[in-house]
Amino acid sequence: MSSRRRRTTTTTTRIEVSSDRGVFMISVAAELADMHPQTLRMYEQRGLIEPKRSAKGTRLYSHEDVQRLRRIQQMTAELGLNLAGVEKVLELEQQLERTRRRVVALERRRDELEAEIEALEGKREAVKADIVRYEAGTGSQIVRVKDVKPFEIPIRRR
Amino acid sequence: MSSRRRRTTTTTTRIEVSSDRGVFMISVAAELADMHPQTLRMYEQRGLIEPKRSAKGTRLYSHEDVQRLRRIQQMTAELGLNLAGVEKVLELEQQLERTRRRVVALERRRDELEAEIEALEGKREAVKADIVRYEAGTGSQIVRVKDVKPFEIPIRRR
DNA sequence: TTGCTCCTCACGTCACGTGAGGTGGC
DNA sequence: TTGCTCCTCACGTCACGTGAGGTGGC
Repeated sequence: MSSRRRRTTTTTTRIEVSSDRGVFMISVAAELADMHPQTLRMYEQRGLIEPKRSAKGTRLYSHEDVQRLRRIQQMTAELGLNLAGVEKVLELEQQLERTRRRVVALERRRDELEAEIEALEGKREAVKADIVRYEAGTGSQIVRVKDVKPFEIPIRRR
Repeated sequence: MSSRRRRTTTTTTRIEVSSDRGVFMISVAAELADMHPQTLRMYEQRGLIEPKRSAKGTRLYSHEDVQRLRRIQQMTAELGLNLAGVEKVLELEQQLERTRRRVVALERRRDELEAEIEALEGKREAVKADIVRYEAGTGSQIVRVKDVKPFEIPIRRR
């Protein structure tokens, strides 16, 4: 591996582009997704993909579109689904994704609540400790209100 | 609508059968699922369904099997999926079902925890009330441990 | 014997992908 | 002019469903 640069060396560059901005004409998008351009037109007719259009009517595919096309290509070519199956699967995957997000949110909420409970119990312990210490220090008795009959002098039971 | 019974009147009866017990021979299962018997054999070969077998090798389909067949029939006939799609969809639906169950369980847990917190906060209020009442009842003073210097008040650690 | 089961093989149909053919604007 | 775009139409292929054909046991 020589590090010498030759004039024929290809270089890669990056350009920041919003993922839903139409940037690839059909021949490029087709190549990126490893599909026939005509297939892309067919998919559009079937409602599987909706590229933007230029002012002149030329289809313009975004990065998102290409990713979706690749996903479809994977399902049809590798798994052998037909287009009805692709539609259904894409729909189910979206539902599953939403449901999973809900699980994550609920798990987070559970953790929060458990932490809150721990904190609250900590405070209760602290209050108890206060009372016990006070009792020890003075020899007097501490009782809970609910254990005391009206007008009676407080006496500790437990 | 006459309520008179005639000899040709058909009646319905019910028999309790475990849902995974093989009870229908192929012709019956096919009729129940609105499919050709040969189609059921094909599905079995494709791994979409696995009926039990009698000692003599005759396929025996359970109620569960028939339900699954109907589900498949719906996907292929109504939605137009091919069998690869059916497999994938059944798999995804199972995942989705599991994830939804998890959501339900987590929601229940969240409700429990929220109730627990409410109860704990109630108790704290009660304890506070105890102290105030006691103080009010005896005229003595209540202090918090953190406000007391070390060695001033000993005893009890927890 | 009839009507079911089992199996394999073959054919018709339909969806899908792709190619051809003709148009038009950079 | 070349090479792209747009479109519609048509054909080849393949998966799927179903029918036929032959077997065997209640």
